[in-house]
Formats: sequence, C-alpha cells, structure tokens
Amino acid sequence: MQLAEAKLKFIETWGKLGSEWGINRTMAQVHALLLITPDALTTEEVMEQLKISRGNANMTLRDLINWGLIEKQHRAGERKEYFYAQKDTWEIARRVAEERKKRELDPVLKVLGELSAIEGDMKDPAFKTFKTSVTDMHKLTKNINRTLDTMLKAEENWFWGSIFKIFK
Amino acid sequence: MQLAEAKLKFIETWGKLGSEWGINRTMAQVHALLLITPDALTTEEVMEQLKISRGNANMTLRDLINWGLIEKQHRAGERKEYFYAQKDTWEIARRVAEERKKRELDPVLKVLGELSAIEGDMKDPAFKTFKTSVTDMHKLTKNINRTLDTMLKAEENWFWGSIFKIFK
DNA sequence: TTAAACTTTCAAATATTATTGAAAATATAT
DNA sequence: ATATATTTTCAATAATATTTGAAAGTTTAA
Repeated sequence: MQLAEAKLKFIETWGKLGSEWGINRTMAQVHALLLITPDALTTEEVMEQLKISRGNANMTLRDLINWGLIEKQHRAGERKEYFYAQKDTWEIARRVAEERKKRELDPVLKVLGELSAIEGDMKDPAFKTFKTSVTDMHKLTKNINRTLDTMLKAEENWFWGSIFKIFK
Repeated sequence: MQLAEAKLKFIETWGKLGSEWGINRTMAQVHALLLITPDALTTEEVMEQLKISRGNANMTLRDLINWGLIEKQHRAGERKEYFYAQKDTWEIARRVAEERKKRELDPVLKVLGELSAIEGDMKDPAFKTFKTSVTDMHKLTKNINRTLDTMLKAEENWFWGSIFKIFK
C-alpha cells in the first residue's frame, strides 16, 4: 500500500470512528489529516485535501480548537493562519473525554440527582421501581463520571504505567 | 414533582444521553421506560406510552433484545409478548460497552494494525509523521480496547469495589 | 382449514444534522 | 483612506437517520 492510499484510509477510518462516537465525521477527518501531516496547514489546504467547502473548513477548524485538539500558528510576514494538531495521543484522549463529560455527562448527572431525590411511597411498586432504577442509574453515572475525572487528572505515565498493569 | 412528571423527565433525559452516545433516542427511551416499569409491557403499551408507531416499537424492541438489554416474556394462555428490562446497572453498562466495542472498536483496530505495519523511509517527514501518528493511535485504541475487555470480564463487586478505590 | 390475534417488514414520508457558497465582516499592507 | 487578503456567518440545500403505516407474514385456537 502506498503512503497516499494509506493516508486516505486513515482519514476515512478515523472519520467513521468519530461519527460513531459523537464527533462529527468531518471534524474527525480534519483532525486525522492534521495528525498525519508534518507541517501546519492553511484553511485552503484543508479544503483541497478533504474536498470540503470554505465554510465547513472554517467551522470545523474552530470546533477542533474549542475541543483543544488543534492550534493556530501565525507565521511572520504571512497573513493566513496555519493549523496543526496536538500529537500526543494521551492528551487527545483526555481532551475528548473532558469535553464530552462536560457537555453530556454533567447535565445528565444533575437531572438524575434531582429525580433520585423525589420522595414517595415505597409500598407502591410503580414508585419503588422508579426510585430504585433512577437511583441505580445515578450511581452508575456518578461512577463513570468519577472514573473519568480521575483519568483526566492523571498524568500519562501514571495512567498507562500503573493502571493498566492493575487492569491486567 | 409528581411521579408521572418524573417518569417523563427520566425517559427524556435518558433518551438524550443515548442519542449522544450512539444509541438512538427511541431505543434509549424505550429502555428507560422498561427500566422504571415494575411489570413487563406489551408492544401496544410501549406504543401508547411513548407515542410511537407499531413498526418503530417493534424494531426498537428487537434491537434492545439484540443488545441484551431487555428480554421477552411469555405468559401462559396469552398470545402477546411482554418485554422487561434487565435492571442490574452494571450489567447494562457491560452490555453497552461490549456491543459498541464489537461493532466499532474492533474494526478500527484491524485497519490501524494494517496501516501501522506499512514500511517506508523514516527520513521522509511525510512518512515519518504518518507512521508515528498511526502507530500512536493504534496503541491508544489498543489500550482502550484492553481496558474495556478487562472491565467486561470483571465481576461487579471486584470492579466497583477495588478499581475505584485504586482510582481514588 | 379458517379466522382472529399478533408480529414483522419496508418503501415512502418526516425529521435531523451537516454542508455549501456567496455575502458580510475583519484584518493588513500600502 | 483604500484595496486586497483572509476569515466568518448563515440561509438555503443536501445528505443522513429515523419514523410511519399499511400490507404481508406468522402463530394459535377452535
């Protein structure tokens, strides 16, 4: 397989995975492109390589910056902006986990907390089942949240080094 | 807040979380409904409560069965099928993780393995960056996969009991 | 068998989400 | 200031995903 072909395959694969994990396909593809490109690229170059419109490229690049996955670079004497990807994978995983936790898990946690606080008659099966399920789901979500928090605080070596040994 | 209102809120919240995590909204809602309902429900009852069509209810219930999240119940002398949810949250988390791993992570792992095996000239920056990034992503994905595998094999108590203490 | 009860299928309709492209806004050099 | 390069916005459009509903299929009882 040639490099050019392999690049396309990587971009496609990463894009698919992204779309299955709530990161839109184009965003994951642009990220993949920047990951495998040695130097920073302009909006123009991203548009060309992925065959997407200017508007799409602009918005996607901004989103990636907001997720903390890529950064802007300014070059002396040049007017356009260059973009390059953070290439440390542990940092990428952290950023994605952090962002999704903030956007999705935290709000749900809040609602579940409210719902599991509701009072009622435990002798009523309808209430009892509701209460139990909601409380259990709340616990599960809190556990997942806690695990993510711990991971987010962890340093790379500590994480990959010790946790995975324990998980062995 | 009344029970009826709380139920709706739970169904809505769980549905939203589901849709953000690649499980379609209706599927997550039907699951939520069955979770908080003491007795098994018929297709008809699910249709009524969530105001969805027969076709949709049928397909969604089948999907939930395929994910291992709900089961059918047959009642003596009755012709229709009843559905009820597995209520053990740890088991729910396991099933979802297992299913998504199988559907999404495993295929990606295969492609990344192929791509990171490609040979080339490490003095060429284009090749070097490609190789390094793909290999790193492969490692990251393998690590995530390994963690999931370990979790899937773990028993509830062992998992929540010891791992989270370590994660403290 | 036949018929009623129930389940499944799937093409068409609807809803949701992503993308385009051209105009407006902004920044920079002269 | 003015022209030019570059970025941003967003209504219109396109692509994708979900839902409907009615017809076809299946099962069971008599």
